[in-house]
Amino acid sequence: MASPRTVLDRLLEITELFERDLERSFAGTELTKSRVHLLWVLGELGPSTQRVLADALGVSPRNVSALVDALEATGHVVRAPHPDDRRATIVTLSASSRETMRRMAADHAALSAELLGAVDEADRAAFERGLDAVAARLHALIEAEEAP
Amino acid sequence: MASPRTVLDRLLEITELFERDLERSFAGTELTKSRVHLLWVLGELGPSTQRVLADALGVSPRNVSALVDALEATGHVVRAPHPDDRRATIVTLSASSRETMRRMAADHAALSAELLGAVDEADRAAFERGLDAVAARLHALIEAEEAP
DNA sequence: TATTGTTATACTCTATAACTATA
DNA sequence: TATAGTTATAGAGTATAACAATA
Repeated sequence: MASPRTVLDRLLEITELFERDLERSFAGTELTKSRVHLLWVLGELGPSTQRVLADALGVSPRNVSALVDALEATGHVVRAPHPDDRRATIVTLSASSRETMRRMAADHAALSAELLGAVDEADRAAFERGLDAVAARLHALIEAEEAP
Repeated sequence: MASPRTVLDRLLEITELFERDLERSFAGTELTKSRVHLLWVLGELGPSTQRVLADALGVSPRNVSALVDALEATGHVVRAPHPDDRRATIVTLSASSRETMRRMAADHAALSAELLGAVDEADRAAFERGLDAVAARLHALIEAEEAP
C-alpha cells in the first residue's frame, strides 16, 4: 500500500497543518474551532439571528444555541431581542471580539500571502487557476452525486 | 469585511467539500471519520499496537482504546495479544475491512486523478509544484513557531 | 522506573424530537 | 400552520489523571 502522494493527499495535508496550528493557538482560552468559526461568520455577516447563523454554519439551530451560550458567557457575543420579531434573537460581536476578528482576518490574509509567496513566481498564476479548477470540479462531482 | 478569496480560503474550501462528502458517504453505517481514519492508517501500517496507532493518528492512547472498541464491536478490526510484549495489543484489519480500504484507496486515487485532470494540462506541473511549495512553507512556519 | 492499555471523569460538538412563544 | 429558539436526551471525539500489568 505504499501509495504515492496524490494531489488530494497534499491538499489534505496543507489544511490539516493549518487547522492544527489554528487550534493550538486557542489552547488555554475558552475558544474552540467551532466557536471561532461562528465569530468569524458573524464578523462577515454582521449582527444576525441564530437561525441565519445555523444556516451559514451548516449546523442545527440547537447547536447554535449552545455555541452562543458559551460565547455569551465569556463575553464574546451579546444577545439582543429582534426589534420586529419577538421570537428571534440578534447575536452581535462584542467590541473585543470585533477586534479579535479583525486581527484574525489580517493574520489570515498575511498567511495566505506568505503561502502564495512560497510558490515560484512563474508558477503562481497557473497554481491559482489550478485551485479554482479543482474546486469547480469537486463542486460539480458532488452536485452530480446529490442529484437523483 | 468583503474579503477577496485568498489562496487559503480556496484550499480550505476544497478540503471541506471533500470531507463533508466523505462523511455523507458513511451516513447510516457505524463508521465515522475518526474510525475510518484509524482503519486507513492501519491499512497503510499493517497490524499495529494501539500505541503506534495513537502516535500515527496524533491522538491519546485512551482515545485509540475507544475507537478500537467501537471498530472491534462492529467487526472491522481484531485485537490480538502481542507475541513478545504481554502489555501490548496488536490491532488488525478484518478481511472485509481490508477490502473496504482497498476500495477506498482506489476511489481516492481515482478522485485525485479526476481533480488533477480538471486542471488545464499546461498548468498541471506548475500546480503540483505550487502545492508542494505551499506545504513546505507551512511546515517551516509551524516549526519556527514551535521552536523556542 | 518506564511503558501499554484501561477505568474514571469531564468537556465539546453534534443531532433529533418535543415544547413554548410568537408570527 | 409555520417559524425561532429552547429543554431534553443521546452519541461521538477528545483530553487528563490514576491504575494495573508488564517490561
